[in-house]
Amino acid sequence: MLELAILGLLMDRDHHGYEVRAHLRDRLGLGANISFGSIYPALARLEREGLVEVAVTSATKVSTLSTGSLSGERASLRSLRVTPGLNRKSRKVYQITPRGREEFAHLLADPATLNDGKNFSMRMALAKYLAPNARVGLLEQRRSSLCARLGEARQYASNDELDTYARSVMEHAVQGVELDIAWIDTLLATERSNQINLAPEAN
Amino acid sequence: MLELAILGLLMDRDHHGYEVRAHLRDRLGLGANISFGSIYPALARLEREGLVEVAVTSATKVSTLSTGSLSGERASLRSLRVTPGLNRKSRKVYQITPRGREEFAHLLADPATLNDGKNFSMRMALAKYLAPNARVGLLEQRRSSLCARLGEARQYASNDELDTYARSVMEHAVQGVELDIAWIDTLLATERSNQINLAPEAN
DNA sequence: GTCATCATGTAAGCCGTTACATGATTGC
DNA sequence: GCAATCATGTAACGGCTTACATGATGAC
Repeated sequence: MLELAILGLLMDRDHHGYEVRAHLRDRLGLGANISFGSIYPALARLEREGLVEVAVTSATKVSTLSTGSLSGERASLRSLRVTPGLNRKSRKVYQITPRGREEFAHLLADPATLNDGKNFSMRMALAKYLAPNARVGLLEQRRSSLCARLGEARQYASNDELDTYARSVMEHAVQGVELDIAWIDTLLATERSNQINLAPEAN
Repeated sequence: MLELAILGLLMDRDHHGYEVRAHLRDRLGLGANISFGSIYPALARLEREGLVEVAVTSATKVSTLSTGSLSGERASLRSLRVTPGLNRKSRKVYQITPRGREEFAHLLADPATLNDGKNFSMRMALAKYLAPNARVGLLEQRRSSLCARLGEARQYASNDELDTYARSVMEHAVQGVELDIAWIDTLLATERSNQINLAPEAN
């Protein structure tokens, strides 16, 4: 899962490890910070598998050209969150390889093991890389598993042996699932209206 | 966390391991089934620590009395979910010890490491064992951490580099946190109205 | 020159899972 | 008797965390 998320970030542009953490948090659904103790080994694995590689950054190139085009260096740093010129040399900037792009596409579309909410949120945050029909498939699968979950949750909530607090917890769980389903439904509606716009009547 | 949940179940009545799993799912907030590979070792640990012990069940007692009071045996089995007389002998029924009750009270009230939603839900499902002020404290602590989380989530959702899908994920996360806060607020309101009822004006 | 922050990495441990192995009880 | 379920356990592994160790860079 971490690997998929990292590949997803690298689809957009190159990142170094320290930066990956912040983006996993605020661009993909992952709530809290993933620790570096997970991120660096994951990057090392991905590199060993040939899915990512250490990029020769334009910043590095420029610095070897001594006082060469300063505007070029600025441009390469503009996309980084940190202030220009900060810690350039000690960074290892990773870029995704063609094989990495293939593997990413495969992993993202793979319907296996996408059970929990965290995993789904992360996939959805990367959904722009999915074909429209794969996106609808992902949403429908999620919807059906949420509906099953809703049935269970309602059953648990209706257990009359529960005290006030336990019942409230169960009822809140039901509400949470209902909110999730409503969200999925708005996303599905958007997908379908887009499909209609792209493929108007064929008669 | 598992230990706390199991102790919480045993506060109510004795359970055997196989049965614990279903109750963790449908009486406490734990969504999916916890595997037996976690439950049995946890019970063994609790027994080693003297917090639970294997109960001499009334069913066992009665069966040694050969054809003794059948109504007594029925009564002891009535509380079990399974049909009467099923697999009685191969069960190991656990009961909580006095030290286990102490430890449970201590763990449940302990404000340390109650960060995530799962943990909080489980504690809340056991809140009937908390003193009213401890309950309010737990709720307020949860509320404040959710408010912090809400601020972060809103910030992430307002990042204008996000595409449609990623933004939708972030906005849905905000809605989820808002729902959680609303829930906490209803619980807090209930707690306060109860306190007023129990301690009306002191003049 | 020193401190905060940025940056990378390793090792140990936690807490859960899956897979495996075994056996009792009961319905048919 | 045989299959389904109930019931208990162990072993290996997974994925993440915390704690630790190290060093570069830039602000002051």
